[in-house]
Amino acid sequence: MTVRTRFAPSPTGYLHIGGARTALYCWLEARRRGGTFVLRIEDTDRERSTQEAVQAILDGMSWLGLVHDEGPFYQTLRMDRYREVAEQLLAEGKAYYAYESKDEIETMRSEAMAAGVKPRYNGYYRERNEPKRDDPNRVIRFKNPSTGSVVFEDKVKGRIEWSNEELDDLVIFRSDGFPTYNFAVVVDDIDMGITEVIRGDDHVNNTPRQINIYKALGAAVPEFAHLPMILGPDGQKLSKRHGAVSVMQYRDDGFLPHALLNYLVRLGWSHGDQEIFSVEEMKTLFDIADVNKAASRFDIAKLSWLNQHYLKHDDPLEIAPEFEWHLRQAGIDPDIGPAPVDVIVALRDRVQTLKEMAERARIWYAPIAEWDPKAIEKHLKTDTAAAVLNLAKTKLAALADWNPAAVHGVVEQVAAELELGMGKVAAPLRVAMTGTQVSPSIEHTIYLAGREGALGRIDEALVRAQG
RNA sequence: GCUCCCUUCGUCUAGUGGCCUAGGACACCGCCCUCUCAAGGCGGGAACACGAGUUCGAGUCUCGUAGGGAGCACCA
Repeated sequence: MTVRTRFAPSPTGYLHIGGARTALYCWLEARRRGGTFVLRIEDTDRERSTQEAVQAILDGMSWLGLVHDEGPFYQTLRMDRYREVAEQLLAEGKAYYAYESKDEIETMRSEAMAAGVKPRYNGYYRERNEPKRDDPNRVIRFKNPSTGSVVFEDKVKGRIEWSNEELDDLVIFRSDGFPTYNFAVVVDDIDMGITEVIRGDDHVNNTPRQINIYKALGAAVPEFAHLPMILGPDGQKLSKRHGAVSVMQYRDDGFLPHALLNYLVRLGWSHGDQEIFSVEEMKTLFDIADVNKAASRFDIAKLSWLNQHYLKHDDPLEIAPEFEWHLRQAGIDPDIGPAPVDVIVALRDRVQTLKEMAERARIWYAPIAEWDPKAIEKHLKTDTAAAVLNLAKTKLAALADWNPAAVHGVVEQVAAELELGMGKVAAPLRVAMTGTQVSPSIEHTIYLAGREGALGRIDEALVRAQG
Protein backbone atom coordinates (compact mmCIF):
# COMPACT_ATOMS: atom_id res chain seq x y z
CA MET A 1 0.00 0.00 0.00
CA THR A 2 1.40 3.35 -0.92
CA VAL A 3 1.82 5.92 1.79
CA ARG A 4 -0.60 8.82 2.01
CA THR A 5 -0.15 11.64 4.49
CA ARG A 6 -2.23 14.73 4.96
CA PHE A 7 -1.98 18.19 6.45
CA ALA A 8 -5.36 19.31 7.69
CA PRO A 9 -5.37 22.86 9.05
CA SER A 10 -8.47 24.69 10.07
CA PRO A 11 -8.54 28.07 8.36
CA THR A 12 -8.89 30.32 11.36
CA GLY A 13 -5.63 32.22 10.91
CA TYR A 14 -2.28 32.29 9.17
CA LEU A 15 0.08 29.34 8.86
CA HIS A 16 2.12 29.42 12.05
CA ILE A 17 5.43 27.81 12.91
CA GLY A 18 3.92 24.72 14.48
CA GLY A 19 1.62 24.11 11.55
CA ALA A 20 4.47 24.65 9.14
CA ARG A 21 6.55 21.99 10.85
CA THR A 22 3.65 19.55 10.84
CA ALA A 23 3.15 20.20 7.13
CA LEU A 24 6.89 19.77 6.54
CA TYR A 25 6.99 16.42 8.33
CA CYS A 26 3.91 15.17 6.48
CA TRP A 27 5.39 16.27 3.20
CA LEU A 28 8.82 14.79 3.95
CA GLU A 29 7.40 11.47 5.08
CA ALA A 30 5.40 11.23 1.86
CA ARG A 31 8.42 12.20 -0.24
CA ARG A 32 10.81 9.70 1.31
CA ARG A 33 8.42 6.84 0.87
CA GLY A 34 7.27 7.76 -2.58
CA GLY A 35 3.80 8.55 -1.29
CA THR A 36 1.16 11.21 -1.66
CA PHE A 37 0.73 14.37 0.37
CA VAL A 38 -2.85 15.55 0.70
CA LEU A 39 -4.05 18.98 1.81
CA ARG A 40 -7.42 19.22 3.49
CA ILE A 41 -9.06 22.32 4.85
CA GLU A 42 -11.04 21.63 8.01
CA ASP A 43 -13.58 24.39 7.83
CA THR A 44 -16.56 22.92 9.60
CA ASP A 45 -16.32 25.67 12.18
CA ARG A 46 -18.28 28.21 10.15
CA GLU A 47 -17.87 30.88 12.78
CA ARG A 48 -14.12 31.09 12.67
CA SER A 49 -13.15 29.88 9.21
CA THR A 50 -12.36 32.48 6.57
CA GLN A 51 -11.33 32.49 2.93
CA GLU A 52 -8.45 34.84 3.76
CA ALA A 53 -7.08 32.29 6.18
CA VAL A 54 -7.27 29.58 3.52
CA GLN A 55 -5.26 31.83 1.23
CA ALA A 56 -2.76 32.65 3.97
CA ILE A 57 -2.14 28.96 4.56
CA LEU A 58 -1.74 28.30 0.84
CA ASP A 59 0.67 31.23 0.52
CA GLY A 60 2.74 30.10 3.45
CA MET A 61 3.05 26.57 2.13
CA SER A 62 3.94 27.69 -1.33
CA TRP A 63 6.60 30.11 -0.06
CA LEU A 64 8.15 27.18 1.81
CA GLY A 65 7.83 24.94 -1.21
CA LEU A 66 5.58 22.43 0.54
CA VAL A 67 3.44 21.51 -2.41
CA HIS A 68 0.57 19.12 -1.96
CA ASP A 69 -0.14 16.33 -4.43
CA GLU A 70 -3.89 16.27 -3.87
CA GLY A 71 -6.43 18.76 -2.68
CA PRO A 72 -7.15 21.08 -1.16
CA PHE A 73 -10.28 19.30 -0.10
CA TYR A 74 -12.83 21.29 1.88
CA GLN A 75 -14.88 19.64 4.57
CA THR A 76 -17.77 21.99 4.00
CA LEU A 77 -18.10 20.47 0.53
CA ARG A 78 -18.45 16.98 1.94
CA MET A 79 -21.48 17.43 4.19
CA ASP A 80 -23.60 14.91 2.33
CA ARG A 81 -20.95 12.29 2.82
CA TYR A 82 -20.75 12.81 6.61
CA ARG A 83 -24.52 12.60 6.83
CA GLU A 84 -24.49 9.39 4.82
CA VAL A 85 -21.93 7.76 7.10
CA ALA A 86 -23.79 8.89 10.21
CA GLU A 87 -27.01 7.38 8.82
CA GLN A 88 -25.16 4.15 8.26
CA LEU A 89 -23.96 4.08 11.86
CA LEU A 90 -27.49 4.84 13.02
CA ALA A 91 -28.91 2.04 10.90
CA GLU A 92 -26.38 -0.41 12.27
CA GLY A 93 -27.15 0.58 15.84
CA LYS A 94 -23.68 1.99 16.34
CA ALA A 95 -24.95 5.48 16.94
CA TYR A 96 -28.11 6.97 18.39
CA TYR A 97 -30.06 10.18 18.79
CA ALA A 98 -29.84 12.05 22.06
CA TYR A 99 -31.83 15.07 23.18
CA GLU A 100 -30.14 16.67 26.16
CA SER A 101 -29.77 20.40 26.01
CA LYS A 102 -26.35 22.02 26.27
CA ASP A 103 -27.27 23.15 29.77
CA GLU A 104 -28.04 19.64 30.87
CA ILE A 105 -24.71 18.44 29.53
CA GLU A 106 -22.96 21.25 31.33
CA THR A 107 -24.63 20.25 34.58
CA MET A 108 -23.57 16.66 34.09
CA ARG A 109 -20.08 17.89 33.54
CA SER A 110 -19.78 20.07 36.61
CA GLU A 111 -21.32 17.41 38.82
CA ALA A 112 -18.75 14.92 37.61
CA MET A 113 -15.92 17.36 38.22
CA ALA A 114 -17.22 18.03 41.70
CA ALA A 115 -17.36 14.31 42.38
CA GLY A 116 -13.72 14.04 41.32
CA VAL A 117 -14.30 11.89 38.28
CA LYS A 118 -13.76 12.55 34.64
CA PRO A 119 -16.77 14.30 33.14
CA ARG A 120 -18.59 12.16 30.61
CA TYR A 121 -22.01 11.76 29.06
CA ASN A 122 -24.16 9.46 31.14
CA GLY A 123 -25.54 7.51 28.19
CA TYR A 124 -29.17 8.23 28.98
CA TYR A 125 -30.43 7.65 25.42
CA ARG A 126 -27.91 4.93 24.60
CA GLU A 127 -30.13 1.88 24.99
CA ARG A 128 -33.57 3.51 24.94
CA ASN A 129 -34.22 3.00 21.27
CA GLU A 130 -36.59 5.92 21.20
CA PRO A 131 -37.97 6.72 17.77
CA LYS A 132 -36.41 9.71 16.06
CA ARG A 133 -38.22 12.92 16.84
CA ASP A 134 -37.85 16.57 15.94
CA ASP A 135 -36.13 18.49 18.66
CA PRO A 136 -33.81 21.49 18.53
CA ASN A 137 -31.49 19.60 20.86
CA ARG A 138 -31.26 16.48 18.73
CA VAL A 139 -27.70 15.29 18.21
CA ILE A 140 -26.24 12.01 17.07
CA ARG A 141 -23.95 10.23 19.48
CA PHE A 142 -21.49 7.48 18.73
CA LYS A 143 -21.94 4.30 20.74
CA ASN A 144 -18.47 3.87 22.16
CA PRO A 145 -17.50 0.41 23.45
CA SER A 146 -17.96 0.41 27.21
CA THR A 147 -15.40 -2.22 28.06
CA GLY A 148 -11.91 -3.17 27.04
CA SER A 149 -9.30 -0.75 25.90
CA VAL A 150 -7.86 0.85 22.82
CA VAL A 151 -4.20 0.27 22.15
CA PHE A 152 -2.15 1.91 19.47
CA GLU A 153 1.49 2.23 18.63
CA ASP A 154 2.22 5.89 18.12
CA LYS A 155 5.20 6.41 15.85
CA VAL A 156 6.67 9.08 18.04
CA LYS A 157 5.14 8.53 21.46
CA GLY A 158 5.28 4.77 21.49
CA ARG A 159 2.60 2.43 22.81
CA ILE A 160 -0.45 4.14 24.23
CA GLU A 161 -3.28 2.30 25.91
CA TRP A 162 -6.61 3.84 26.76
CA SER A 163 -9.40 2.26 28.74
CA ASN A 164 -12.79 2.53 27.05
CA GLU A 165 -14.27 3.39 30.41
CA GLU A 166 -12.54 6.74 30.08
CA LEU A 167 -14.37 7.46 26.86
CA ASP A 168 -17.98 8.48 26.56
CA ASP A 169 -20.45 8.55 23.70
CA LEU A 170 -19.25 11.56 21.81
CA VAL A 171 -21.47 13.72 19.66
CA ILE A 172 -20.75 13.10 16.00
CA PHE A 173 -23.48 15.34 14.62
CA ARG A 174 -24.39 18.59 16.26
CA SER A 175 -27.90 19.89 16.71
CA ASP A 176 -27.21 22.42 13.95
CA GLY A 177 -26.74 19.57 11.50
CA PHE A 178 -22.95 19.79 11.20
CA PRO A 179 -20.58 16.94 11.94
CA THR A 180 -18.09 17.33 14.74
CA TYR A 181 -14.36 17.31 14.26
CA ASN A 182 -13.72 13.83 15.61
CA PHE A 183 -16.23 12.34 13.22
CA ALA A 184 -15.37 14.35 10.12
CA VAL A 185 -11.64 13.62 10.35
CA VAL A 186 -12.22 9.91 10.52
CA VAL A 187 -14.59 9.89 7.58
CA ASP A 188 -12.18 12.05 5.60
CA ASP A 189 -9.10 10.07 6.45
CA ILE A 190 -10.86 6.87 5.45
CA ASP A 191 -12.23 8.30 2.20
CA MET A 192 -8.91 9.90 1.30
CA GLY A 193 -7.02 6.70 2.00
CA ILE A 194 -4.74 8.30 4.58
CA THR A 195 -2.27 5.74 5.90
CA GLU A 196 -0.25 8.00 8.24
CA VAL A 197 -1.93 10.52 10.45
CA ILE A 198 0.76 13.02 11.46
CA ARG A 199 -0.47 15.86 13.64
CA GLY A 200 0.16 17.83 16.82
CA ASP A 201 0.15 15.94 20.10
CA ASP A 202 -2.80 17.93 21.36
CA HIS A 203 -4.68 15.25 19.44
CA VAL A 204 -3.42 12.17 21.27
CA ASN A 205 -6.42 12.34 23.54
CA ASN A 206 -8.74 12.22 20.55
CA THR A 207 -7.06 9.26 18.97
CA PRO A 208 -8.64 6.43 21.01
CA ARG A 209 -12.16 7.60 20.27
CA GLN A 210 -11.30 8.07 16.62
CA ILE A 211 -9.92 4.56 16.48
CA ASN A 212 -13.22 3.26 17.83
CA ILE A 213 -15.01 5.03 15.01
CA TYR A 214 -12.67 3.48 12.45
CA LYS A 215 -13.48 0.09 13.89
CA ALA A 216 -17.22 0.71 13.93
CA LEU A 217 -16.98 1.64 10.28
CA GLY A 218 -14.99 -1.48 9.52
CA ALA A 219 -12.13 0.60 8.16
CA ALA A 220 -8.41 0.00 8.46
CA VAL A 221 -6.87 2.03 11.25
CA PRO A 222 -4.00 4.19 9.99
CA GLU A 223 -0.64 4.72 11.69
CA PHE A 224 -0.49 7.68 14.05
CA ALA A 225 2.39 10.02 14.79
CA HIS A 226 1.82 12.80 17.29
CA LEU A 227 4.29 15.65 17.17
CA PRO A 228 5.32 17.47 20.33
CA MET A 229 4.60 21.16 20.56
CA ILE A 230 6.88 24.02 19.66
CA LEU A 231 7.19 26.45 22.55
CA GLY A 232 8.29 30.06 22.68
CA PRO A 233 11.80 30.97 23.88
CA ASP A 234 10.43 31.30 27.41
CA GLY A 235 9.01 27.80 27.40
CA GLN A 236 5.48 29.09 27.14
CA LYS A 237 3.08 28.43 24.34
CA LEU A 238 4.09 30.20 21.14
CA SER A 239 2.14 33.41 20.78
CA LYS A 240 2.17 36.84 19.22
CA ARG A 241 4.11 38.00 22.25
CA HIS A 242 7.13 36.23 20.79
CA GLY A 243 7.17 38.29 17.64
CA ALA A 244 6.85 36.37 14.44
CA VAL A 245 4.23 33.68 14.55
CA SER A 246 3.08 33.61 10.96
CA VAL A 247 5.40 31.89 8.54
CA MET A 248 5.08 34.84 6.19
CA GLN A 249 6.33 37.13 8.94
CA TYR A 250 9.63 35.29 8.65
CA ARG A 251 9.78 36.23 5.02
CA ASP A 252 9.22 39.87 5.94
CA ASP A 253 11.94 39.58 8.57
CA GLY A 254 14.41 38.47 5.93
CA PHE A 255 14.67 34.71 6.27
CA LEU A 256 15.20 32.34 3.38
CA PRO A 257 12.56 29.61 3.06
CA HIS A 258 15.26 26.97 2.97
CA ALA A 259 16.76 28.25 6.23
CA LEU A 260 13.38 28.06 7.94
CA LEU A 261 12.85 24.54 6.59
CA ASN A 262 16.27 23.45 7.84
CA TYR A 263 15.60 24.97 11.24
CA LEU A 264 12.19 23.35 11.49
CA VAL A 265 13.35 19.91 10.41
CA ARG A 266 15.97 19.90 13.19
CA LEU A 267 13.51 21.05 15.80
CA GLY A 268 12.46 17.70 17.20
CA TRP A 269 14.40 15.53 14.79
CA SER A 270 18.03 14.85 14.08
CA HIS A 271 20.33 12.76 11.98
CA GLY A 272 23.45 12.24 14.09
CA ASP A 273 25.38 15.47 14.40
CA GLN A 274 24.32 16.89 11.06
CA GLU A 275 23.01 20.45 11.19
CA ILE A 276 22.82 21.44 7.55
CA PHE A 277 20.32 19.68 5.32
CA SER A 278 19.48 20.42 1.74
CA VAL A 279 15.85 19.80 0.88
CA GLU A 280 16.95 16.77 -1.12
CA GLU A 281 18.74 15.36 1.91
CA MET A 282 15.71 15.94 4.08
CA LYS A 283 13.61 14.01 1.63
CA THR A 284 15.81 10.93 1.86
CA LEU A 285 16.90 11.09 5.51
CA PHE A 286 13.83 12.24 7.39
CA ASP A 287 11.90 9.51 9.17
CA ILE A 288 8.89 10.30 11.28
CA ALA A 289 9.81 7.42 13.58
CA ASP A 290 12.98 9.31 14.63
CA VAL A 291 11.12 12.35 15.89
CA ASN A 292 11.61 13.26 19.58
CA LYS A 293 8.87 13.00 22.15
CA ALA A 294 9.47 16.18 24.09
CA ALA A 295 8.41 19.70 23.23
CA SER A 296 11.08 22.08 22.04
CA ARG A 297 11.64 25.80 22.19
CA PHE A 298 11.91 28.09 19.25
CA ASP A 299 15.33 29.73 19.13
CA ILE A 300 15.62 32.67 16.79
CA ALA A 301 19.42 32.80 17.22
CA LYS A 302 19.89 29.40 15.66
CA LEU A 303 17.48 30.20 12.85
CA SER A 304 19.51 33.37 12.21
CA TRP A 305 22.72 31.39 12.11
CA LEU A 306 21.23 28.99 9.57
CA ASN A 307 19.93 31.90 7.55
CA GLN A 308 23.37 33.43 7.34
CA HIS A 309 24.82 30.05 6.49
CA TYR A 310 22.61 29.87 3.43
CA LEU A 311 23.24 33.51 2.62
CA LYS A 312 26.95 32.68 2.54
CA HIS A 313 26.80 29.36 0.77
CA ASP A 314 23.96 29.60 -1.70
CA ASP A 315 24.59 30.90 -5.19
CA PRO A 316 24.01 34.68 -4.98
CA LEU A 317 22.11 34.47 -8.23
CA GLU A 318 19.52 32.27 -6.54
CA ILE A 319 19.15 34.63 -3.62
CA ALA A 320 18.98 37.74 -5.78
CA PRO A 321 15.23 37.66 -6.56
CA GLU A 322 14.30 37.38 -2.88
CA PHE A 323 16.80 40.11 -2.05
CA GLU A 324 15.34 42.41 -4.68
CA TRP A 325 11.96 41.83 -3.12
CA HIS A 326 13.39 43.06 0.18
CA LEU A 327 15.02 46.08 -1.46
CA ARG A 328 11.63 47.11 -2.79
CA GLN A 329 10.08 46.47 0.62
CA ALA A 330 12.62 48.90 2.01
CA GLY A 331 11.65 51.48 -0.59
CA ILE A 332 14.79 50.98 -2.64
CA ASP A 333 14.76 50.69 -6.42
CA PRO A 334 17.20 47.93 -7.38
CA ASP A 335 17.42 49.28 -10.91
CA ILE A 336 19.19 52.53 -10.03
CA GLY A 337 22.24 51.18 -8.24
CA PRO A 338 24.68 48.30 -8.17
CA ALA A 339 23.65 44.82 -9.24
CA PRO A 340 21.94 43.10 -6.28
CA VAL A 341 24.21 40.08 -6.77
CA ASP A 342 27.27 42.24 -6.09
CA VAL A 343 25.65 43.66 -2.98
CA ILE A 344 24.91 40.17 -1.71
CA VAL A 345 28.54 39.16 -2.11
CA ALA A 346 29.71 42.23 -0.22
CA LEU A 347 27.26 41.91 2.65
CA ARG A 348 26.49 38.26 3.20
CA ASP A 349 29.27 37.75 5.74
CA ARG A 350 27.99 40.70 7.70
CA VAL A 351 24.27 40.28 8.13
CA GLN A 352 21.99 37.49 9.19
CA THR A 353 18.88 38.41 7.29
CA LEU A 354 17.91 39.82 3.93
CA LYS A 355 16.05 42.57 5.68
CA GLU A 356 19.26 43.77 7.33
CA MET A 357 21.04 43.38 4.04
CA ALA A 358 18.53 45.60 2.26
CA GLU A 359 18.85 48.19 5.00
CA ARG A 360 22.62 48.24 4.77
CA ALA A 361 22.52 48.30 0.98
CA ARG A 362 20.73 51.64 1.06
CA ILE A 363 23.99 53.62 0.96
CA TRP A 364 24.66 52.46 -2.59
CA TYR A 365 21.22 53.28 -3.92
CA ALA A 366 20.79 56.73 -2.43
CA PRO A 367 22.99 59.64 -1.36
CA ILE A 368 24.42 59.49 2.13
CA ALA A 369 21.58 60.58 4.34
CA GLU A 370 23.52 61.29 7.47
CA TRP A 371 27.19 61.92 8.22
CA ASP A 372 28.40 60.67 11.56
CA PRO A 373 30.21 63.64 13.20
CA LYS A 374 32.46 61.29 15.13
CA ALA A 375 33.54 59.60 11.94
CA ILE A 376 34.37 62.94 10.32
CA GLU A 377 36.28 64.08 13.37
CA LYS A 378 38.25 60.90 13.71
CA HIS A 379 39.09 60.00 10.14
CA LEU A 380 38.58 63.03 7.91
CA LYS A 381 40.09 65.78 10.01
CA THR A 382 43.54 64.21 10.13
CA ASP A 383 46.90 65.17 8.70
CA THR A 384 46.74 62.53 6.01
CA ALA A 385 43.07 62.25 5.05
CA ALA A 386 43.05 64.88 2.34
CA ALA A 387 46.14 63.45 0.67
CA VAL A 388 44.63 59.95 0.72
CA LEU A 389 41.35 61.12 -0.72
CA ASN A 390 42.97 63.18 -3.45
CA LEU A 391 45.36 60.50 -4.54
CA ALA A 392 42.64 57.84 -4.46
CA LYS A 393 40.38 60.07 -6.49
CA THR A 394 42.97 60.54 -9.19
CA LYS A 395 43.77 56.87 -9.39
CA LEU A 396 40.15 55.73 -9.32
CA ALA A 397 39.30 58.16 -12.10
CA ALA A 398 42.09 56.68 -14.19
CA LEU A 399 41.20 53.06 -13.58
CA ALA A 400 40.71 51.06 -16.78
CA ASP A 401 38.39 48.41 -15.37
CA TRP A 402 35.94 49.08 -12.57
CA ASN A 403 35.92 45.97 -10.41
CA PRO A 404 36.69 45.13 -6.77
CA ALA A 405 40.14 43.73 -7.52
CA ALA A 406 41.18 46.83 -9.46
CA VAL A 407 39.84 49.08 -6.73
CA HIS A 408 41.76 47.08 -4.18
CA GLY A 409 44.90 47.68 -6.25
CA VAL A 410 44.30 51.42 -6.08
CA VAL A 411 43.92 51.38 -2.32
CA GLU A 412 47.19 49.47 -1.97
CA GLN A 413 49.00 51.86 -4.27
CA VAL A 414 47.78 54.83 -2.31
CA ALA A 415 49.04 53.25 0.88
CA ALA A 416 52.42 52.48 -0.67
CA GLU A 417 52.95 55.87 -2.29
CA LEU A 418 51.96 57.77 0.83
CA GLU A 419 53.81 55.28 3.03
CA LEU A 420 50.74 54.72 5.17
CA GLY A 421 49.24 51.60 6.68
CA MET A 422 46.00 50.20 5.25
CA GLY A 423 44.13 51.49 8.26
CA LYS A 424 45.10 55.09 7.57
CA VAL A 425 43.99 54.76 3.96
CA ALA A 426 40.81 52.74 4.34
CA ALA A 427 39.36 54.77 7.18
CA PRO A 428 38.94 58.13 5.38
CA LEU A 429 37.74 56.39 2.25
CA ARG A 430 35.21 54.45 4.27
CA VAL A 431 33.85 57.60 5.82
CA ALA A 432 33.75 59.19 2.38
CA MET A 433 31.76 56.33 0.91
CA THR A 434 29.35 55.75 3.77
CA GLY A 435 29.44 58.66 6.18
CA THR A 436 30.14 56.11 8.93
CA GLN A 437 32.98 54.10 10.35
CA VAL A 438 31.52 50.72 9.44
CA SER A 439 31.21 49.06 6.06
CA PRO A 440 32.18 45.96 4.11
CA SER A 441 35.74 45.70 2.83
CA ILE A 442 36.89 49.02 1.43
CA GLU A 443 37.25 47.79 -2.15
CA HIS A 444 33.67 46.50 -2.26
CA THR A 445 32.38 49.61 -0.62
CA ILE A 446 34.00 51.79 -3.24
CA TYR A 447 33.21 49.46 -6.11
CA LEU A 448 29.51 49.32 -5.27
CA ALA A 449 29.24 53.10 -5.22
CA GLY A 450 30.12 53.04 -8.92
CA ARG A 451 32.89 55.19 -10.38
CA GLU A 452 30.83 58.37 -10.64
CA GLY A 453 29.31 57.85 -7.24
CA ALA A 454 32.65 57.15 -5.62
CA LEU A 455 34.35 60.23 -7.09
CA GLY A 456 31.42 62.41 -6.10
CA ARG A 457 31.50 61.14 -2.54
CA ILE A 458 35.23 61.76 -2.27
CA ASP A 459 34.61 65.37 -3.26
CA GLU A 460 31.97 65.70 -0.59
CA ALA A 461 34.30 64.20 1.97
CA LEU A 462 37.07 66.57 0.96
CA VAL A 463 34.80 69.48 1.74
CA ARG A 464 34.03 68.09 5.16
CA ALA A 465 37.69 67.32 5.79
CA GLN A 466 38.48 70.99 5.52
CA GLY A 467 35.45 72.30 7.36
C1' G B 1 -10.36 16.77 40.06
C1' C B 2 -9.62 12.74 36.41
C1' U B 3 -6.92 10.51 32.11
C1' C B 4 -2.77 10.61 28.96
C1' C B 5 2.07 12.49 27.67
C1' C B 6 6.99 14.61 28.61
C1' U B 7 12.04 15.53 31.52
C1' U B 8 20.56 15.15 28.78
C1' C B 9 24.63 21.87 28.75
C1' G B 10 20.93 28.61 28.58
C1' U B 11 18.74 26.46 23.62
C1' C B 12 18.39 22.40 19.62
C1' U B 13 20.16 17.65 20.16
C1' A B 14 23.71 12.66 20.03
C1' G B 15 23.16 8.62 23.16
C1' U B 16 18.75 2.09 22.31
C1' G B 17 23.38 -1.43 29.44
C1' G B 18 29.97 -1.28 29.19
C1' C B 19 32.89 2.67 23.19
C1' C B 20 30.26 8.40 28.29
C1' U B 21 35.99 11.24 33.12
C1' A B 22 28.40 12.27 28.30
C1' G B 23 29.64 14.02 21.82
C1' G B 24 27.99 17.99 18.17
C1' A B 25 25.56 22.68 16.96
C1' C B 26 23.61 27.67 18.37
C1' A B 27 24.46 31.26 22.10
C1' C B 28 28.23 33.09 25.60
C1' C B 29 33.59 34.06 27.01
C1' G B 30 38.93 34.27 25.52
C1' C B 31 42.89 34.23 21.88
C1' C B 32 44.44 34.56 16.65
C1' C B 33 43.59 36.83 11.88
C1' U B 34 42.35 41.85 10.28
C1' C B 35 41.25 48.45 6.62
C1' U B 36 36.13 49.06 10.32
C1' C B 37 32.19 45.60 11.11
C1' A B 38 31.69 40.86 10.23
C1' A B 39 33.15 36.15 8.56
C1' G B 40 36.89 32.47 9.63
C1' G B 41 40.49 29.56 12.81
C1' C B 42 41.76 27.82 17.73
C1' G B 43 40.41 27.26 22.83
C1' G B 44 37.04 27.59 27.32
C1' G B 45 32.95 27.27 30.85
C1' A B 46 28.27 24.65 30.64
C1' A B 47 23.75 19.02 31.24
C1' C B 48 21.97 13.08 32.33
C1' A B 49 15.20 16.66 37.40
C1' C B 50 15.30 13.77 42.22
C1' G B 51 15.03 9.01 44.94
C1' A B 52 14.85 3.89 45.18
C1' G B 53 15.48 -0.72 42.59
C1' U B 54 17.28 -4.45 38.64
C1' U B 55 22.43 -5.53 37.10
C1' C B 56 29.23 -7.19 37.79
C1' G B 57 27.95 -2.36 35.44
C1' A B 58 22.42 2.64 34.18
C1' G B 59 21.99 8.84 30.83
C1' U B 60 20.25 4.14 28.79
C1' C B 61 15.62 -0.92 32.09
C1' U B 62 11.59 -0.78 36.39
C1' C B 63 8.96 1.82 40.19
C1' G B 64 8.08 6.21 42.90
C1' U B 65 8.52 11.66 43.70
C1' A B 66 8.83 16.50 41.74
C1' G B 67 8.19 19.76 37.75
C1' G B 68 6.04 20.78 32.94
C1' G B 69 2.33 19.94 29.08
C1' A B 70 -2.19 18.18 26.67
C1' G B 71 -7.13 16.65 26.89
C1' C B 72 -11.69 15.90 29.61
C1' A B 73 -17.13 20.54 24.36
C1' C B 74 -22.88 20.21 19.99
C1' C B 75 -14.00 23.97 18.76
C1' A B 76 -10.88 22.07 15.60
